[in-house]
Amino acid sequence: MLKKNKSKEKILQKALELFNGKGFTNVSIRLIAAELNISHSNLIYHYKTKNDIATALHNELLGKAIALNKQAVTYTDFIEGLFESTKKGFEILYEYRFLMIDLNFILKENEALKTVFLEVEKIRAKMYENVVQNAVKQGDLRNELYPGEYRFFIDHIKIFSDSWIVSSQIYYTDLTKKVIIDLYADLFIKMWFPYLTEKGKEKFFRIIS
Amino acid sequence: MLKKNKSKEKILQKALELFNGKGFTNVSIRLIAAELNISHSNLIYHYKTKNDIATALHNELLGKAIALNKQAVTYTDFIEGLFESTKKGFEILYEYRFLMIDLNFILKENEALKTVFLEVEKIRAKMYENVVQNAVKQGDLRNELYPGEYRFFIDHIKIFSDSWIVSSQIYYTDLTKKVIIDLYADLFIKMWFPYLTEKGKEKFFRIIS
DNA sequence: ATAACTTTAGACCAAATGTACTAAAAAATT
DNA sequence: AATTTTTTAGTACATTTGGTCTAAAGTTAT
Repeated sequence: MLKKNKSKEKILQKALELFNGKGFTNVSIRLIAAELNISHSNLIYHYKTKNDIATALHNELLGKAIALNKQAVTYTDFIEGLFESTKKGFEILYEYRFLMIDLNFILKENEALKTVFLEVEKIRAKMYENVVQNAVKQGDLRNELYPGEYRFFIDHIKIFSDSWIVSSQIYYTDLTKKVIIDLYADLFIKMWFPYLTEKGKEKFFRIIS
Repeated sequence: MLKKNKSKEKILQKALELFNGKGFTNVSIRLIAAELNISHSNLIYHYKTKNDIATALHNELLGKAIALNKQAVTYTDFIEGLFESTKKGFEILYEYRFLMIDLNFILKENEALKTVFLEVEKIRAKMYENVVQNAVKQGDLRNELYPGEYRFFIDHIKIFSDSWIVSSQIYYTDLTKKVIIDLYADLFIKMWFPYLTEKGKEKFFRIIS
């Protein structure tokens, strides 16, 4: 018999693997148990429902995202920080991609997780606002050309952040993890380009090449 | 007993209503039949599987989208055309929103529909390429600032087009159809702004106000 | 009106799933 | 060593779902 924590960890690990591979809706408690060679009633003992597993995995993701954020503050240069933290953030998200792929479905029947998710979104938006403000001050991003321009831009990038994984699942089923992340991180960064100042654009081209 | 075509139409109509309201995965053949007060075996007689219904509804959507496209060609002014056709396009898509909300899931188990979908995507990309080229020629969009800039921009707007409905489902469950469409059509149009020339921006502000 | 067809309902089956209950095995505590 | 708590497997049940088969009812064509 495994120790309590080891069991729970193993369950989460296998569930994550199956959710990512087969989609959240196509994985039953019984399947996860079978893959672990334990009885399904045993699994239920640890996690009452599939939603509890999803919530636990979301907490894992959250922990990693927060850790990354703390680290990201240390970047002094905006453009450099954008490149680095985008890629790392995308990697973490991809590890838990089932959450984004089946986001709608999961949130619909998991009110608690939905509340957390919306809270995180607010924080994320605030964070982007700060990044933009600082970049404008530092002269890497230009000023707004009409009121609220950056508010709309942040909406754009939030939508992109929420959906690039789904997009990759539809259009690039056969590509490897690394290629997909590089592709979409690159695409994400290029959303910022038209808002850069001349100085910002110079830096941008220097890093690209 | 209803005439053949009437029956099929009624089934599609009710299925669309249920798919949009409860999500594709949460609606069974039996539920659709029950809501229509017919036996499920009768429904199966008309449509063998749920996927067949999804395919039929996708065909409906496709028909309407093609009709809109033909109409859209008549706009002489780029900015005006952008505003008009975006809104109309978004309205059509919203009518069949379950297709976008559960896109991943549906395409995963409907190979035929996936093929069609990817074909349509290619056409859509070509269409956007033409729109951009013409707008550049007419002096409403600026030239590329680096090679492939508009290719990436088209990727951006494709991702947005595929995912704004999912986004609306998560963030704005309580808003009405009209408000949601206005909100996201506006957001979509604002993605184009930074690529406009001075002349284009002037037109943009004139229409906005 | 009769025959051929289309459409419909009902009964039945098998598989999958969530859930509850019980008892045994293992681990921890005293 | 004995007791208590935690973990585990097994069984059984109800529900949902997709699917098949059959026979009846309705429609159309001859």
